[in-house]
Amino acid sequence: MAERPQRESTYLRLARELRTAILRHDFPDGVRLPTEAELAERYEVSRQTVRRAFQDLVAEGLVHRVPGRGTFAMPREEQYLRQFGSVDDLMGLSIDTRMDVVAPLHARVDVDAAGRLGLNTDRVHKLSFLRLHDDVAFCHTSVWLPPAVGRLLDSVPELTSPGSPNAFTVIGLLDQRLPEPIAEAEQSITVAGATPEVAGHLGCEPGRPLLRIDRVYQSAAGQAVELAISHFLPEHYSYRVRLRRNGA
Amino acid sequence: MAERPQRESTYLRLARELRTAILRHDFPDGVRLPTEAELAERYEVSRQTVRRAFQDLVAEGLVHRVPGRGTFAMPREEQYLRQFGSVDDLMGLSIDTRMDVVAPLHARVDVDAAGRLGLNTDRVHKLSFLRLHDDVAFCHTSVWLPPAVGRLLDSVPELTSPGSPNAFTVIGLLDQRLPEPIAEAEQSITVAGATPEVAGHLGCEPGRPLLRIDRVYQSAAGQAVELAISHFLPEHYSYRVRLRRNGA
DNA sequence: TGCGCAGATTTGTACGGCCAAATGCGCGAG
DNA sequence: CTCGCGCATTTGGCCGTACAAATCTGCGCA
Repeated sequence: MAERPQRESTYLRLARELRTAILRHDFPDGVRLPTEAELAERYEVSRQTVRRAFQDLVAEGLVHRVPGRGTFAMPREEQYLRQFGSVDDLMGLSIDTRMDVVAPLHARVDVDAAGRLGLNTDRVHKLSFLRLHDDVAFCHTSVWLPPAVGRLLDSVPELTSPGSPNAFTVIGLLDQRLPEPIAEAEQSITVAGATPEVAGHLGCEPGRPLLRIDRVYQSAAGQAVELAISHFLPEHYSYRVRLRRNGA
Repeated sequence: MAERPQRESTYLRLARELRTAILRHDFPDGVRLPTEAELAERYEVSRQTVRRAFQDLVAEGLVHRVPGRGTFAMPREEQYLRQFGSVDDLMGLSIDTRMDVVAPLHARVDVDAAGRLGLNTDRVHKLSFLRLHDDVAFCHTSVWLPPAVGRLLDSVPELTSPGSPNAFTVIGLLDQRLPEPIAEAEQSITVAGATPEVAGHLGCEPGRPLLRIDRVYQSAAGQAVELAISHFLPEHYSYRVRLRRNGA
């Protein structure tokens, strides 16, 4: 039933290795990355394969290429773009935040969340946590999972009891444990008043307007695997993205 | 001084023609686009060139490819993604909106706007308009331009007097008239209270929380050419994006 | 010294070919 | 009639080559 991931193609592997090197900050500002020819020889692949990998990294906004000069990592502060999981992942990477579980993983009945996940039951698993920066809470997130997905996280002690470190994200854990990788997310951004629960955790009055980001993550098969609703204090966070021109 | 665009590469031309055909809705839901082989023969190019064009369209979220089956246009409601100018352009395409100029193009002194445009003067050109759906205003937008850019729009009667049709967008006009095309935009989304001016146009109380989207458009040379600040009534609009997975 | 041109380096575009993987269809066996 | 195998179609991946365009370096000449 659960298909293992078949062999990763060469250019995806190359892109992955370069990506981690860049995120590890192996190539500081003015430093040129290895040239296409160098990488082709080192990895024993054709130059076209190297180019294909770089195409992805350019599309992700991680590198910047100049004809005649070379390839350069984008400066740290310009990397917040087009990345999958920008709210969850990039914030953890670029800003010093902590994540505290305030409502551990538990089963419950929630017709609305179940509907948005496309389930035919009304039972879901739920989990809430806070993000803090300098010990100030600025984001409250609740996550709903289909029961089958929630059970994959039962064995993670940090999610089933309050107070956890920041070493991982829910979506990162799911990506490892699901039979299929997570392929897409649909996101909507709007304004919403703080519910009493959220207000209590963020330390603001109920009804206080917050930036609300909803996300539904989907597997490659189109199955919804996670619904996440985050509320941000707008003084402490704004959603930023860089858009690039495609064609004419 | 003003360089004309040199020859457009083959794959960009192919991508552009396919893009307009898709946006013209030439390929309804289940209809397959021409295959790589067909396009290669029809345009007398190699199959790799066709593939390169499709890569861009996939990255833009306009098409969807399935091994063994073919290439299909994304359904209309899924096309709101990754597109440059999603706020301005896509809204006009997908929803039936009207645009009314409420403050025609005029010169003024604005240190803050000039600073965000990276100018060394404090003089800018400004313009404001409303977006309406079923005669209900739901978005107020103010646009600031460097003086040299603003002068390019002096000759557009619809922008220099109140009450205009919806046939174009500011960014579309600039793209035609600037010596260089617009290459990038940086966008930030947050929550802001309605100023008295905005509240008056949107018919709400001042201080009412709104969804605020700021955009700075930049030319290929890195010059900022437009600053746009939009305020939306959150009941009538939410910002939606679809994020796709790049690599692992 | 200072200027400019020739060549080397590096990325961009385009071609051709080859095989793999996924899908859909039809035909034949049972 | 139904199931399943095999073939045709279509996209995915990879290679090798060739030339163009942009940038940088260094040499030679005035």
